[in-house]
Amino acid sequence: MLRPSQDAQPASNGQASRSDMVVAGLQRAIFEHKIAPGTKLSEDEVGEIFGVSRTIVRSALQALAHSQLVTIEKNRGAFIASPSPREAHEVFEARGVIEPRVANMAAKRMTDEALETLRLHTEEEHAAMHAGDKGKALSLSGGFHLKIADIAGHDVFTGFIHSLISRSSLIIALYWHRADTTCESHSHHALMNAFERRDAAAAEEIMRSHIVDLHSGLNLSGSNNAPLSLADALRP
Amino acid sequence: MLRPSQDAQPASNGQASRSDMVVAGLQRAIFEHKIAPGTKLSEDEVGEIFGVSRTIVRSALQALAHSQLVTIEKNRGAFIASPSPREAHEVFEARGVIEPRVANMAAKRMTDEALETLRLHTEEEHAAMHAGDKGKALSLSGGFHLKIADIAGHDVFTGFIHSLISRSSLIIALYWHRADTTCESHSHHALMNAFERRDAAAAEEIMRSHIVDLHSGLNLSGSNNAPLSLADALRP
DNA sequence: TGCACATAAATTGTATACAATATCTCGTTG
DNA sequence: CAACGAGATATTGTATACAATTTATGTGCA
Repeated sequence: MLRPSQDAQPASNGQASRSDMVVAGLQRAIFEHKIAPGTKLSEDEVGEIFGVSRTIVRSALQALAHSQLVTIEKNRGAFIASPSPREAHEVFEARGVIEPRVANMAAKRMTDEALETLRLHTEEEHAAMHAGDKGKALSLSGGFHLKIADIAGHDVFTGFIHSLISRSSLIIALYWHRADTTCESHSHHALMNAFERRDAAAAEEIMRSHIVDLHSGLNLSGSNNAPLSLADALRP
Repeated sequence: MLRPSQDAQPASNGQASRSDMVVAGLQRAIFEHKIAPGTKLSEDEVGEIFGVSRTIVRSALQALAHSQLVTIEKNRGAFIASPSPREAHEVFEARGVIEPRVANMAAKRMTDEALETLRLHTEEEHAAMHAGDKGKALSLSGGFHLKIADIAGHDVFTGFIHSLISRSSLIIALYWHRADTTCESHSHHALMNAFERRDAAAAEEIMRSHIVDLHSGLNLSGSNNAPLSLADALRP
């Protein structure tokens, strides 16, 4: 757990700094549910794992805090964030507003090349699910949404979606309460269909219902705000 | 220019760190157009102004970079960001999608207390404009939108709006090309009217047209991407 | 003069040392 | 035996020193 990822995505500038590597590594662990919400991220520990000094780790943790993936408590340290049910609700509500519109844009700008990329992605997703690698499947599922945003080419919305999907990963780890993930695959295929036909309106509507569906797969009933710090409290 | 602000807004935790002070100070300067896009922010210089070490400044600059207010170029330093015309367009497009919906929410949750806060805010705005303090007026105008987001109580959207309005400040500094700012005041008054009546649909529609109006007040024609680095180039 | 290159100065990137704070340990006390 | 508190330990906050890189300066040559 917590191995540095080889394919750390470089910064937008193309010049990946050392802290970006740490950010990417931690993100990957979070996306694949290798690391649970509430987990403490000791600066020394993380630094040793990635072979960097605390300066770098600190920078990485601050970056992750800004994208709401970790929480930093003054003089206490950094923890993997554990979104409240309310926050979870808001994140999916926001996704429901933004992503359908972006799907619409993507359909309008869709190229054969982009379509092929998406198709390969869905196959990889399918393979991971069949192989039983649930973490990877989940991570790839989020990646599908990200790729769509990239195709839409709207950097501002894409940035928001990146943030929302990252947070979704934590939310799903905490609140997902549905056995089958086949609907996921089904929705993505339906989206592909709309994209192939360049049917923007259909893509928008499918995305909307897809996200409503995901939202409904969460169990946000209990005041699960406490359980996290509780789980954290009874660990040692 | 670049004085530390007394009322540095604390972090969401309530525990404001030293770097938050620097962030707040720089933000204020940016919001009030005291500091131009493209300006270099030397770590030593900023550190001396705020009386903190480079460690703190560095943290602040990274935070500002994450919210797109400054750009960090590796081994070259930090600069006040200068959004491209395309980015400017996208920011206002995003505002046009998100803010009307949030205005709707705010209208539904509006309390008499919140309404009074907004009213006082518009008066302050009015006063600043009459006093000729254009920077402060502009800053307050953005603050009005932020207050509405806060009232709506949707933290995720509020976060996005914070980011968008911050960036709008830079965009306006670069591309605003309209003499009268009276429309601003007029739109805000119309919004207040809708809020007083708790008319969510009206608030949403007024906000939408208000943002379209702001968007249309920008001159994004030229490929003004270069002019900034150009202006920067001929400064020293 | 204008250009190319080497050297010097300034600035950022990183690691480390020290200070401040929180957490843990363990003996005392009611 | 539980609750409390003092001291020890560990962890984070900050400043500073050094390394790496960029930028400025100046010298020689065509």
